[in-house]
Amino acid sequence: MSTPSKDRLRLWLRLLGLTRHVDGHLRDKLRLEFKTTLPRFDVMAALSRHPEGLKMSQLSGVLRVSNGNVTGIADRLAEEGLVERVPVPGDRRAMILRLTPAGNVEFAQQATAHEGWINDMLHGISAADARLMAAQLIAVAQAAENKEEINDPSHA
Amino acid sequence: MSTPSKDRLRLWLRLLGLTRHVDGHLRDKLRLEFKTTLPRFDVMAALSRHPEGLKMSQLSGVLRVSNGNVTGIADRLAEEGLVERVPVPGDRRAMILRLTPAGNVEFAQQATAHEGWINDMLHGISAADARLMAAQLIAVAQAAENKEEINDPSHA
DNA sequence: TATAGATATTTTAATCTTAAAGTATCAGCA
DNA sequence: TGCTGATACTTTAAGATTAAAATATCTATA
Repeated sequence: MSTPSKDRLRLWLRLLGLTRHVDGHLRDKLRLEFKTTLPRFDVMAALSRHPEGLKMSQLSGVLRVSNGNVTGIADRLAEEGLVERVPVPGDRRAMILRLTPAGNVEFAQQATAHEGWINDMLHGISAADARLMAAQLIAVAQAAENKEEINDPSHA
Repeated sequence: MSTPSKDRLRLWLRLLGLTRHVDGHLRDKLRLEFKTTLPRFDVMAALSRHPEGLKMSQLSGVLRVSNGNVTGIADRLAEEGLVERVPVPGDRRAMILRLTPAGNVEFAQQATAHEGWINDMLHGISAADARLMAAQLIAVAQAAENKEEINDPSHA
């Protein structure tokens, strides 16, 4: 049987299946080839896009994870000398987290490999199709977010 | 700049973004409306598709998670009387996990709500588009898996 | 039968994750 | 100055997750 609701459920299950598959593969690769994890990679990627560093709260904001979560990951990366906490002049509550030179070197290697793994896994999709699907997904995501605003006007 | 590799990377980031968004929403809903979690829901969903129950190892196989992972979730569900462990006649090592009658009732409600949440979130996609995108994603997933077999023939 | 290797599950140690509570600091105002 | 509420971060408790080690049982075979 096929109803619109079931069709959307099946789409979601496909989406989830593919994402988990790729995600799992990336985690394996990061562990085996760089002895690191996806959350650590995500933190370093965010810092890499902001060479001047990010406050802990900004970091948890862009990564969309909790504050406490970032604390632990930052602790472990700092222990290995890949990131460092810098005091914020004028606000003794805040700390800026930024990549160390060693962290920059390490992340550059990881990012290159990361792009390559994804290119390999998604090689069955042409560049044109990839752009098309990405555009479709943007539309889907926007529809989903609009729907939420209707249900929860607090975001306004 | 746009290279095939970057196009695929961007597609992956979109895919991941949408999936995390929907996934997070589902987790929130399960927690707020049913005081449960997605991993618990996943276990119950798998058992629901197999009314006679599944051995622990079969369950971790179906869900593609580790054995130890299922042990903990099953423990907590069993504590609440939603699932039960049944000995396997003729093999004292193995245990079958199955939904209790209470678990069946509870899951039926969760599954209905779950389908509704997804239908709401993906309402911006027509049923026809949903079927089309699902078909596209199957092709993508197959391409990704074929790629892996080439790199790792052990799966043959 | 004894045992060696395979199989099914649980346990353990580490990381990730969140919500909620706790600590320190800041900013505005009486 | 001293208070109050907000802000920035860390800590805590609980669950999820994995790989690897530990247990228990089974199976085949010498």
